Amino acid sequence: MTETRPTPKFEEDEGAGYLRAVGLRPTQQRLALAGLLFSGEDRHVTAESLYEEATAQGVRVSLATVYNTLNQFKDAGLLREVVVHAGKSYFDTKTESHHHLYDEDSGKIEDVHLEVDEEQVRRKVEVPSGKRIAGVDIVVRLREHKG
Amino acid sequence: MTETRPTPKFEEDEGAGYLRAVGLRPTQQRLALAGLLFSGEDRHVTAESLYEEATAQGVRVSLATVYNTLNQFKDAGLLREVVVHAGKSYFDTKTESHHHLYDEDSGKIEDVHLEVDEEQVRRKVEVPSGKRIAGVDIVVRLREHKG
DNA sequence: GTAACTGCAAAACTTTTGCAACCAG
DNA sequence: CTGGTTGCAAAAGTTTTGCAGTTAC
Repeated sequence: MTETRPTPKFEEDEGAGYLRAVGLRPTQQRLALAGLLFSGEDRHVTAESLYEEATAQGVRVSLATVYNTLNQFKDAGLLREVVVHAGKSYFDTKTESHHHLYDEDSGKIEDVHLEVDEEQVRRKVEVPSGKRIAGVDIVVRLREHKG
Repeated sequence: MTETRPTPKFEEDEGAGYLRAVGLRPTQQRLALAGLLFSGEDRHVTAESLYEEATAQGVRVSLATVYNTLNQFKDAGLLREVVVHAGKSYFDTKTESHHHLYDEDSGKIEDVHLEVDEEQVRRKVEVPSGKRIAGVDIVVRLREHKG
C-alpha cells in the first residue's frame, strides 16, 4: 500500500472485491450504496438519508434494501451503529474508536475524539461472567441555549 | 443535607405537593405512576414496563397516558431519558450525573459511576455559539461472550 | 364551572419480513 | 441453472395525536 494520499476504503473499480472480502455478494445495489458510503470522507447516515441520496443520484434501490444493506454492512464490520436518539438508527462509516457530538435540535452528528481511559472503564465495571464489553459509547448532547 | 436514611423523593401522602412543585396537576394517574417510580430505589423503566406494572397493581391507566406522563416527568426534571437502543425509550429515576451499563442481549440497564472529566469534555468540544452541552452520556455495552 | 387531563383509537414513524421476480456466478 | 438478493407491500413495534368525556380545584 502506498500511503501518499487519503486512501479511500472503496474504489469504484474494485468495489466488488471490497464486498467479497467480507462475504457479501457484490450486487448493483450494494456496490452503489458502498460507493456512496465509502468513497470519500467518513460520514454519518440514516437509512432514510442514504435512500434519498441514492434515489437522487438515480440509483434504483428500495428503502427496505437500504435498511437490509446497512445492517449487513454493520454485521460485516464496515459500519458502526451510533445510538443517539431513541427513534432513529444512525450509522457511521468510521469504525475506529471515537465518540460523538449530537445536536438534539438538528439531529446532526459529528465525531469527537476524547481520550477515554477504556482501561479505567474496564476496571470500574463489573462484567458478568459470560459477558464482554462490546463497546463504550460517549455522546455529548448539544441543545439550543435558550429553552 | 442530613442524609441519614434513603429519603424517598416521594411520599404517598404528600405526592400531590411533589407534583405541584414542578407544575403538574396531581391527578390519579400521575400520583399512581409517581408512586411506582419514586417511592423506593432508583429504577429504569420503559413506557411498556411501567404500564404493565401499573396495570398489574390495578391502577387504571392507558399506555398513551404512561407515555405522556413519562415525557411530562422528563420535561419537569423528575426523570432522565437514557438512550441505549434505537428502538426503545428508557427512563431513569436517578437524575444526578451518572452513566449506564447496557446488556444488549437482555435489554437490562444498570447504573455505573465513572469519573468523567466533564471539564475535559468541555475543553475538547467545540460548542457552536448559541448551543450548550445538555449532557454527556456514557454507555458501556455488554454482550454475550460467544458470537 | 372550566381548564387541564385521560382514554381510546387512529395515525405517524421507523424498521422488519414474506414472497415472487430477478440477477450474479 | 440456482441460490442469494431485491422490491414491494404488508406487518410489526414504538410513540404521538385528535377529540370526546372526565376530573381537579
